[in-house]
Amino acid sequence: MPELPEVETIARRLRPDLLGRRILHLEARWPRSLTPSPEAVRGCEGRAVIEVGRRGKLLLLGLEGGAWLGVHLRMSGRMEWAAPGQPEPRHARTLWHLDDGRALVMDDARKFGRVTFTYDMKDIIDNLGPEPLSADLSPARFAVMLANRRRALKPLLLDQAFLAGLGNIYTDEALFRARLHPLTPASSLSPAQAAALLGAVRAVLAEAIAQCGTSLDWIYPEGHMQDYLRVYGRAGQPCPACGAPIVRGVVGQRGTWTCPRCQPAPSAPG
DNA sequence: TGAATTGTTATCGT
DNA sequence: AACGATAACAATTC
Repeated sequence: MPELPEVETIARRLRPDLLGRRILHLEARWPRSLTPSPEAVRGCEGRAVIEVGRRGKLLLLGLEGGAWLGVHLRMSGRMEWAAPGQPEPRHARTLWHLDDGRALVMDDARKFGRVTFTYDMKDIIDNLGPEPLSADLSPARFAVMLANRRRALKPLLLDQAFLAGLGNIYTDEALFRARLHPLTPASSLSPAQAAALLGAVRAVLAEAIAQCGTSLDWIYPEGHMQDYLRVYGRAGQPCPACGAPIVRGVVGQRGTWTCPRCQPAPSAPG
């Protein structure tokens, strides 16, 4: 559920509380989530947090001594706090007990979340594509990336090795804003269309970050972007651009929302 | 009750 | 190698 804007919001909220705090003890209640092993992740014990960041959908905690914790929340993970005398989060899987008496908690109902400890950040982010909001990713470079791929745009944008951070919600929203059908072959885009798609990706991510993310259910309750989504989850409602009813389909086994008038299907499939 | 859902990885087939 | 399809992971909601 958490995509780039939600993880960015989480990182920003955690940063002031976490910077300078020392991890005294790791409590592993679902050891399977700890990689490369629960024993290895205990390497975070005794270290202070000196950096709180994000790469794609990964939350990154920089620790003393050149070590890193990477937290991937996957479907249902949340970052919470536990304090003495307070009710604990309901699905606490990993707890970092800190030197201020509180514990940072990864709460994860579905147990898909993953925590990685490493001294080499490449272990965490090596398979990730470029950061969509980074100036390193120029429209020209993005156009070349697309020109070399035959895949449909939607599964390609969802591929974290191609571009880091988009999930189902913001992929559909970006394609709508760029007026492109999800099944459009990537290599069929003109350089101008590629630049427009990158612009749409950036616009929707920037707006979502400004709104502190999208809150569709209990998993992530603190955002407002759900009030500004134009197609995702809006089957039957009028397209904000042309008024035609939004349609729900399936692309790459994922629920996919489009405006049939603004995003006409590509003529030659594949 | 069972299907859908959500992100990622592994695995098989083309 | 690129790509699609499918299962697995686990729980909750509808």
